[in-house]
Amino acid sequence: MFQNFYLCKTNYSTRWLNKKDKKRRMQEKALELLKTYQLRNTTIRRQVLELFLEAGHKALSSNDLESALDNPDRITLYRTLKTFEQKGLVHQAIDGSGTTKYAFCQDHCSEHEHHDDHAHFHCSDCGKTICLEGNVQSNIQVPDGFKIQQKHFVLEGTCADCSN
Amino acid sequence: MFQNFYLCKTNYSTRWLNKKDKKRRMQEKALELLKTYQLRNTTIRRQVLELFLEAGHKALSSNDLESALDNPDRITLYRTLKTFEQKGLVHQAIDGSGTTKYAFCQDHCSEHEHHDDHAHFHCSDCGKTICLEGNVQSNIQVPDGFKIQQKHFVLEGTCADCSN
DNA sequence: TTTAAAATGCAACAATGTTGCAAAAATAAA
DNA sequence: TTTATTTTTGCAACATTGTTGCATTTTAAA
Repeated sequence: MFQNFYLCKTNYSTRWLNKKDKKRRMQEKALELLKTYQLRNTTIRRQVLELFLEAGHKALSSNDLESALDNPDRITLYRTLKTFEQKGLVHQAIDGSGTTKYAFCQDHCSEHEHHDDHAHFHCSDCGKTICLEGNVQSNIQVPDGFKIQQKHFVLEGTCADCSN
Repeated sequence: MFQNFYLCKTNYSTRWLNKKDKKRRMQEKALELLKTYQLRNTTIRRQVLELFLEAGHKALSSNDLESALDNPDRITLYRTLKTFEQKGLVHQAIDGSGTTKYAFCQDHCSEHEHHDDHAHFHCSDCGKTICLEGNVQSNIQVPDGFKIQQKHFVLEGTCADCSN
């Protein structure tokens, strides 16, 4: 009984430490990124960037960020996202949901070489969108004179959480 | 001089007849489709369907239809589009533009077998979206438990009109 | 510390889309 | 044809998402 309690406590404590550690690493990385991308270090930028780093492959909408933060200015949020996108910190995740979502540009996107031909999964149940890895080939022909700049591949269905 | 005038007139006349003919065929087809899909024959449905038939591979937004028609009710338009989509007359053309667009389901979509794995081209200049033919292959992996229902492939760039 | 540039917060607005409900229209039945 | 039933329409009201202009504040550099 005591043993159990003790184990449990240790467990929590460890998890809590890991979480705190992770948080600090995210904060450091966020600061580093802002400097690298020559963006001024402001509260909202740091917070938004941390949320993207935590989210990993998950794409976030302006609304997602708004709920995660403590009463941020909606307009500033939109502008922050646009700025991040222009600088190449995040990319739009097209998912057909009607609302714009962004995800952090992972390793395969270097500062100078951008892979914007992303594949995204969109859950039609909960609305979640995540970035996928892999390649897409196609024999799609576009009419004469058309120029392709970017390709998006959207897989729609239900995620693991919603499938059960 | 007279000759020219005469030729010109004939030309116009022929074009006008062809156009009128085409229009009539569209109207007939629209009526036929409404019957086939067991939809009540109303003015706005006929008009919208004709516009989709005329548009061919081009995807239309609610706003496009609103400008093409003579002061239609905006809400009815939205509902018409939803109904058409549910019945399988049109499909959403995902293009990342933020506004929902629909295109008529062409021959490769039969009533009972729907190919929703569409490829669409979106012009980032004029905003035009068209349906493309062809196949897409991918080695994209989704995490365990995820179920795919539909695939969308979006090519973004500039169309012939905007490239010059 | 002072200064110049950049970012924020607010108001006001625009576009897109949805819901509830009474009136009108379309089909089916008598 | 007329009546009855079911759908569809049109309107008001509202929700969400996103943008622009401008005064104020903050950041970073001199």
